Amino acid sequence: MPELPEVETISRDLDELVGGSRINRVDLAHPKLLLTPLDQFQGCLTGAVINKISRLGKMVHFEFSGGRHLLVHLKMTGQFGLEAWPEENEGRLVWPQHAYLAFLLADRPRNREALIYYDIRKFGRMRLLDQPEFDQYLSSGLLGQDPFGLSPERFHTLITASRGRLKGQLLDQTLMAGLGNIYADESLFASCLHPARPASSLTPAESAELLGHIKDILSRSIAARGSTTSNYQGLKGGGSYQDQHQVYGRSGRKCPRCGQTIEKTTIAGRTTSYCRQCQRVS
DNA sequence: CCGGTCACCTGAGTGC
DNA sequence: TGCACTCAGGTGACCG
Repeated sequence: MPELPEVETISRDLDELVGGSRINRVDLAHPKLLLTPLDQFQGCLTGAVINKISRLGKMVHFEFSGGRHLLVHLKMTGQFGLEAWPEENEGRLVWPQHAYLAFLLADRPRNREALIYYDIRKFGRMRLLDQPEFDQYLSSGLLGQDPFGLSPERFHTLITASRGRLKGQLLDQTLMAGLGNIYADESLFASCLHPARPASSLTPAESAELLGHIKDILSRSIAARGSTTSNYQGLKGGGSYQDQHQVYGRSGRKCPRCGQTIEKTTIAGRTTSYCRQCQRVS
């Protein structure tokens, strides 16, 4: 579930809690989690210092000493926790349920403290890159621009360049990185734009208003520490932005703007909630 | 270049 | 109580 505000919250909490820590040991319980060979992963990170943790699109970005970069995509159910290193039984780690990776942290106030990655559905993936690989990834165009760094003019150029529907374009991470289903629906509702409208039909004024709402909604959600849904839980508990959702997860209820019943349909392959009255096609 | 569908996984919720 | 079923959202692969 984590989209931009949730990943931003997680990254900020992680940076505050474990930034500057040295990793003494790395253990893994789920090989598919890594897109980097395990021996290379352990070799590079054992003894490394976590210099900084930040957000890159929907990914958590760890910067380590030695110019290593770890990109973690939480997908639906990935989570981090700061907990005791797993118990050992006859030389084998006894992993907590859904725990798949552990970094043992050095020089912590509490002994044997670990940063643990959990993932109920095991969709999450992480990849370790060296500096040239990281630079190459940034310039590859695979990762779209961050909404907060986007000008209205640039956004208009990007969003009108393809023939897809608005909703699909907002979810395209190579165009702009960070929006998921929740904030795409919320942004389109705030802008009174129909999710199935051809993206190429937006006027510059409509693009500017949409980008403004995107930034505003993301900012307010970050301030609320994100939206708590069935799966997402931050390191310090869930956020509260779900209380401010206008259409997402509210199908069958009344539109807060006009009173019409909010509809649920599928657009660009995704569940979409919108108000037929407020969000016109043209 | 598109959209549609499925696969990846598991837990929660629903209806019988 | 249990069982079958659907749903959830992020993304990549595949097909038409």
